[in-house]
Amino acid sequence: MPELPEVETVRTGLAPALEGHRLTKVETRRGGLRLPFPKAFAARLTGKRVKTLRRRAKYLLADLEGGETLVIHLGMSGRLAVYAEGAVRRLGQYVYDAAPADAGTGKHDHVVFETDAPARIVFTDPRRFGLMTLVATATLEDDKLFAGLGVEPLSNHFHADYLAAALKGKKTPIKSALLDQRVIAGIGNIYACEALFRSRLSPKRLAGKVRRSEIPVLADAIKMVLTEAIAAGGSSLRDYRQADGALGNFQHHFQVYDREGEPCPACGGTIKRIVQAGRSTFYCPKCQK
DNA sequence: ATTAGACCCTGATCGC
DNA sequence: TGCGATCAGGGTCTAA
Repeated sequence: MPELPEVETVRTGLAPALEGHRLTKVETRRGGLRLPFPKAFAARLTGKRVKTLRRRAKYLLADLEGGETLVIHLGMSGRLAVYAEGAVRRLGQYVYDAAPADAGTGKHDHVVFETDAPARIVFTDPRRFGLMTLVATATLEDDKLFAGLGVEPLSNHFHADYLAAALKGKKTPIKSALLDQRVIAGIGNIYACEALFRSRLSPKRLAGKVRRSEIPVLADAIKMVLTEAIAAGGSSLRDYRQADGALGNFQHHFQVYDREGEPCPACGGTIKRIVQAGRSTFYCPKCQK
């Protein structure tokens, strides 16, 4: 499902059921996802209180009492559904469904958490490109998963000077550079396409050839599109839903993504689909130069 | 050192 | 209706 805005949406939806709450039960099924579950995974989680739920790049991070952090990545098809019972069905600004009897028993339901909110959280991932693991909180940024990540695009560390330095000399297309998590952490295929469209930059331009004067425009477009998408609750392709079952609606604001053959909203040209580094790129050849 | 491509896996959709 | 090809919001490993 997820790029930065979708993961951020999941984070805010999950927080009321997790932050400050204790994991009373953890169940895993079918061995592992992209990586095997770590040793004694359920035992190391059970009974622990979640201090905070954070996001880094496309990872969710639940810092636990006792010095470990639960790391969750949703891959392409991962979802986290929250169910709450009785009076706590309303948690914070969210209203959750009660858990149906079969919640968490589906074919692709891989991990089920119970918390003392009380709530049940079900991790579902048909393609199993997601991952769930535990790392020491204190050294998390040194972990293999995080050591190479670039800056958070919505932080103050992301600005034109950073982007200019990160793109300098790169011979890969700018579209591919935006997808590179070592350059900027959290952008995926949708928002790379949308940010380039807003910047009127061709996805085929080599990253190192983007002019210095164009870089602030691109940096702003990235910040804007991500911020707007978060405000909209992310994008709902297929049946992706927020933790409380609501649908994000940023997909209605796509200007080029998944719109091959449709007219460009800016110039009336025809939106084209090409493949770069094995991923679809959507853009307007007439106005993105 | 960089960059392109294969690969991981399942499900939905499209053309025949 | 069935079947194969293609595509999907991601990341990692290998080989040029």
